[in-house]
Amino acid sequence: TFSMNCALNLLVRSGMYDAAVQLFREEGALIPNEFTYGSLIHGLCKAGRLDRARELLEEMKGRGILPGVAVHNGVIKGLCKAGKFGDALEYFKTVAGTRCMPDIITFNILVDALVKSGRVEEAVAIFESMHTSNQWLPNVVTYTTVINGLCKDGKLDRAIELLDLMAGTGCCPNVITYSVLVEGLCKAGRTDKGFSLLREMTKRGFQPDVIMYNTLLNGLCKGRRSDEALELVELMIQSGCHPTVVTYNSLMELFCRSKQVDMAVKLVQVMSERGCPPDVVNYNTVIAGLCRDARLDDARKLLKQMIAARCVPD
RNA sequence: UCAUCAGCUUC
Repeated sequence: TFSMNCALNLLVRSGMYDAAVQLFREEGALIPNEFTYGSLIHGLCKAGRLDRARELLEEMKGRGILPGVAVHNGVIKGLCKAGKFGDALEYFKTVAGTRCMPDIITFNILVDALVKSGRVEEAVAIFESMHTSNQWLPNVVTYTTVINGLCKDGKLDRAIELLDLMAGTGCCPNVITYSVLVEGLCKAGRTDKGFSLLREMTKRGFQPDVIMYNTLLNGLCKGRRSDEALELVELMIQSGCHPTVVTYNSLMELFCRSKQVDMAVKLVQVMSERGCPPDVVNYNTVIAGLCRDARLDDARKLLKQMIAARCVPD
């Protein structure tokens, strides 16, 4: 059963949800447990197959396996992702009525769902009410989620305040917290303030990761600050972070927008040579750049190249 | 020892 669960997790993690369910169905000899169903329900929810997830939920109950809070959280997350926040709340209430108590993750999922649907003040309200409870004190994920919401809502100063407030709660910001805030600053055109946050973070002993670098790089690229952008890429490589498709895409966007589309075209080749094959977004960026410059033949050429490289256009 | 929560790029 343990091995089957591991296999199912692998399939689910690589997006092969149908294969996971199939493997489960064909395996009659092993007794599924709560983890087995948990993985499958999680996978189905991620794939948007909520109906099938509900069926499995009933099936596990029918076999006498009680779904724990992790399984319920998976369902709630799935409902939220499908935009059915009302259903998620209702489900949440029915769960709360049983012996199975919601946990901090349940609340984090709901707060994030509110943020993602633009209902930031409601998210903040839940977040504040969590402070007055003893069992669901906000953790670093909660703080990061709310900071993200405030940034997306254009309330940067409140976001920064919240970061400062964390220090006093014994709940330390991590690299994700910082990069959320750095992204907010960059998007608001305050990339330099983003860099000072990076320094603050480094001082506190955290190493920036690829996403942090990509976030700052994108800020520089959007501001057409080519020299600093290229310097930053140097720095990230020196500190052991390998550029990703996202890194290259920010650079491509920069080149496309600063009359150097040929450089962007060249990057398609460069990145492959460096062991990072371009994805559909990279091709889209450069094709769009060529089209903007009315170089339709080159765009067509690149599209062909993309298909030859087995990258599916969207 | 296995399942559930937050961050980056084009449109």
